[in-house]
Amino acid sequence: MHLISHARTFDRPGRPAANPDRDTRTLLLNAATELFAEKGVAATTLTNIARRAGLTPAMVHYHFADRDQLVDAVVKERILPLISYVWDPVQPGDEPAELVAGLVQRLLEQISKAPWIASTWMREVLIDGGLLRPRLVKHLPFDKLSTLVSAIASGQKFHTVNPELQPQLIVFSTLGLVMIHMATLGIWSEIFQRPPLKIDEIRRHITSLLLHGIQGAVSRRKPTTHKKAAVRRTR
Amino acid sequence: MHLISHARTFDRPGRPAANPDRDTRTLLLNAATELFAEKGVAATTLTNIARRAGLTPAMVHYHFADRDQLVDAVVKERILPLISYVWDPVQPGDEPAELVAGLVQRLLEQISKAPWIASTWMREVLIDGGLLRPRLVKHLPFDKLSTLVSAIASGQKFHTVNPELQPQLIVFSTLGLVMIHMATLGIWSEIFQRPPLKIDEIRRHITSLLLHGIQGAVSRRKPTTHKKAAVRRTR
Amino acid sequence: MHLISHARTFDRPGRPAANPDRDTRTLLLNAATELFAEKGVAATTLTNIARRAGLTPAMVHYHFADRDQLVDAVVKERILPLISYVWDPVQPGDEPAELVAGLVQRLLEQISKAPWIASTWMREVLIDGGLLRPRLVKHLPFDKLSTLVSAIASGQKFHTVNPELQPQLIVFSTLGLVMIHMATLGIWSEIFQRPPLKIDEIRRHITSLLLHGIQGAVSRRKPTTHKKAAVRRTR
Amino acid sequence: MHLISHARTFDRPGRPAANPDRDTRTLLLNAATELFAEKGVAATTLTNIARRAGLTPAMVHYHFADRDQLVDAVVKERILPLISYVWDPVQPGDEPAELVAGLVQRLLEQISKAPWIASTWMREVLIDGGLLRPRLVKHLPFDKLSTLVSAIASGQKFHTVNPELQPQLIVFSTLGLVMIHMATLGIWSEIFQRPPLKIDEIRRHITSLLLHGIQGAVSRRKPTTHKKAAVRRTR
DNA sequence: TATGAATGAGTCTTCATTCAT
DNA sequence: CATGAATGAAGACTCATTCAT
Repeated sequence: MHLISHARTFDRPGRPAANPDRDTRTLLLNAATELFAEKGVAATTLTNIARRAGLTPAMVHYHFADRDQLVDAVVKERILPLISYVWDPVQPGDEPAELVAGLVQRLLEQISKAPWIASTWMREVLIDGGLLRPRLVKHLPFDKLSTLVSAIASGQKFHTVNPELQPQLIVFSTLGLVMIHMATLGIWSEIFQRPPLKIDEIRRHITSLLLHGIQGAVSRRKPTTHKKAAVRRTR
Repeated sequence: MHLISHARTFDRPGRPAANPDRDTRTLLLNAATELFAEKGVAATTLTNIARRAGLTPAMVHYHFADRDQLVDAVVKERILPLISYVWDPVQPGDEPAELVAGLVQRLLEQISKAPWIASTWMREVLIDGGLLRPRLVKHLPFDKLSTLVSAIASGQKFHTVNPELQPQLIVFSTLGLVMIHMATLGIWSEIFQRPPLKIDEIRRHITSLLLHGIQGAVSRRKPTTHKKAAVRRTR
Repeated sequence: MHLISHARTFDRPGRPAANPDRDTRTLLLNAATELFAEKGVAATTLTNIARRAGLTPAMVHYHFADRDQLVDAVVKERILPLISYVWDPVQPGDEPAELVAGLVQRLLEQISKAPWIASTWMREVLIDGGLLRPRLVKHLPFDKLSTLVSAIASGQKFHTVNPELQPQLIVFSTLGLVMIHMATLGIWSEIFQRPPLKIDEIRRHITSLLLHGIQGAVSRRKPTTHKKAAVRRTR
Repeated sequence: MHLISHARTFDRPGRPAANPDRDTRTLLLNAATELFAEKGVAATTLTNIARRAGLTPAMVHYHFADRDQLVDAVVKERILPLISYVWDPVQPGDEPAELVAGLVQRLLEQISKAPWIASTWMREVLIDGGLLRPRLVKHLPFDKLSTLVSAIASGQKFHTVNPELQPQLIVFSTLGLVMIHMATLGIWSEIFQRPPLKIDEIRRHITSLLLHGIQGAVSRRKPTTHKKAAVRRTR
């Protein structure tokens, strides 16, 4: 996926060795990404973004022509690569528990590096009316989603997956649970007056909830193997 | 109709639809509530709201003085009652599964009547940075939340609840799973090219996932009773 | 032509007796019309217009939504009525001299009432690249233009019109001569250091030039009658 | 090409076309001249000009310091030479018809080589409010204008020129007729749905119209000589 | 109640201009 | 020579808000 190439700014030819991370375009993209996560796309003005990047609003237009293309750049250069990273490893033939645990693992890994992901995905992609969704839908990994859905459905046929579940909802249950917990760290702390939980505690919570939920009350022999393996891998 | 007044012939709401059943204040509140769910609070202008209500922007100020108070009214008159309805029945002493199943049940019941709830709660309350959260936090039912958390923690002590869970995260897991699935009905249909699932199918999915997840792999005797009961109740 | 009706703002019902000429919308339209003539459409900002009308730029948007619609309003409410007034009396069967003299007469009559016409027509309609032309072409009185062209061509057939002329150019020669002289009153005064000529002197100049030019060196009997008549009429 | 620099990939002029024949200053001046004719001075941005020349906006400042001086350069290097060419041959003692026919001839000769002249002269010089006029007035050939005016006035005294004309208007009638017809070639084609007329057809039309108009209905002996001569010369 | 008119502040965008390289 | 980066000022447009009626 060459979409990630924008992030690989090292070894740039014919240009003074300016720190690529301080590239003004990158600064703006970072600022936009952060602010979209903090306040939402609609509530973020170009002036907000420029100020956060320590630049003038006119610079936003210099690098992105207009608001629309800035938003597009965030989608293409920041969000699509994540989707690839998270979904690419999904392969037909994998066990449901393994698939889900893997998704949770990779999502949390990325979110802990880039905390903006959770809010933005939740608010601007998943929830109906999200402003980034229209720009994203055509790039969703439909084949990978199908792989997951099929694995669940097939697990149900073989009685290794909770038959009460809707296979197609598992995608949203999985992404949703991760995103929700990561996007609500703030209110969690506020309500419970505690320092935020560690990522590992959160992952254990989510993984355990999901895997036991997916396994359901089915016969406790063979499947356990798979589950244990998956759970172990994600710890 | 004035013969001459060309002003605002574009995008002007025409005469109010003069709905005798609903007073204008309610019309505006409804319009605001819908639009906040559809596009988010930040993206909704007072003109949007007035137009949807078939009224003029000036009427918004007549009834609510300013934008801030309109938003407040939505919170106080539309959201707080829901919180009460959903959380009031939570009582100390209830079984975790019962509590969770009850919350899911009542939430879905309300959301199926007022579909705006899911998007708005998710976007504007739960997710960090939500514009309604600051207006809401002080009215959250902290005691009820504690009741749920305690029930889980106590269940873990008695080995009837999955020990890998974080009791305090269960609140978000529960609300989150419900909200997520209801707030993503649109993208679900879009991705899977199907008519939306029935509420009952969704409830069964969520409840089963949550209850089995909460129960975890603990000894399969006593607790089963509770779970079954709760599940049965919610069907 | 109901396009003129906007100018007839008297007897307006259900509205305080505010002087219709002071109608803010009219003020803005007047200001725009004047400034378009003085500086050209491209060089006129909405702020210019608002200031000249003694209003704020926001009022322009209140009454016209956007720049485009303001320009359209100028075209529809100020220019199209003029075209009608000038061209409507043109009837098949009229003598060329009569037609031309009539056009000159009516044009000058209108321009002397509304001096902006000349500059604006010249700069924004006639000259290639004029910004109002695209909005106007579809409303041009093609049938009337044809009537004039046919009259000239037919005059050439009967040797009453200068055979060296291109009938289709006569339209531009006529409009052009009038417009040019009226649109250059400023530079005329500047160059010759004199107070502007009287309209009647200008009309006599133009009419005589055109009619003798159209008549050419053709036989001096019958046609003279017509020409004399036409010339006399326009004095 | 820098691998990374995304900036201005939109609407960037690419590499200059590296035309070895023309230095960049000339390229810019040409571009400016063309665009001024096509859209008018006010509507032409420096970026427009640079793009048309295949250069960057910064180059405009390199060669002309600022917009004002670029416009001045167009006036001095492109327009003033034309004025000289057209007016220099005007000599006291020439016959009016000869003078006028000569002017028409030379103007058309220049315009057919450089079609931008007509629009720009009309829009930016002749018409009141033209943006180039203030830069030009002081360089106008006042003596030559007087020569023409005197010739007409004297012709009227000797009854060889139409007495109904205003001598001082003849300048504008002449320039105006030529410019108008050349600046409206576009709308002419559009209205009459025909390929543009040939320059010679246009010249014959203008010359004949003007000379017969100037001659008027005066006695048909001596003057005819002059006219015929002049007309002949312009064919 | 209800509205149309009006506005100041702010947002997005363009543009001429500057400057280091 | 030539360019890319950067900016202040201004233009078009939106929006919450006010007010007289």
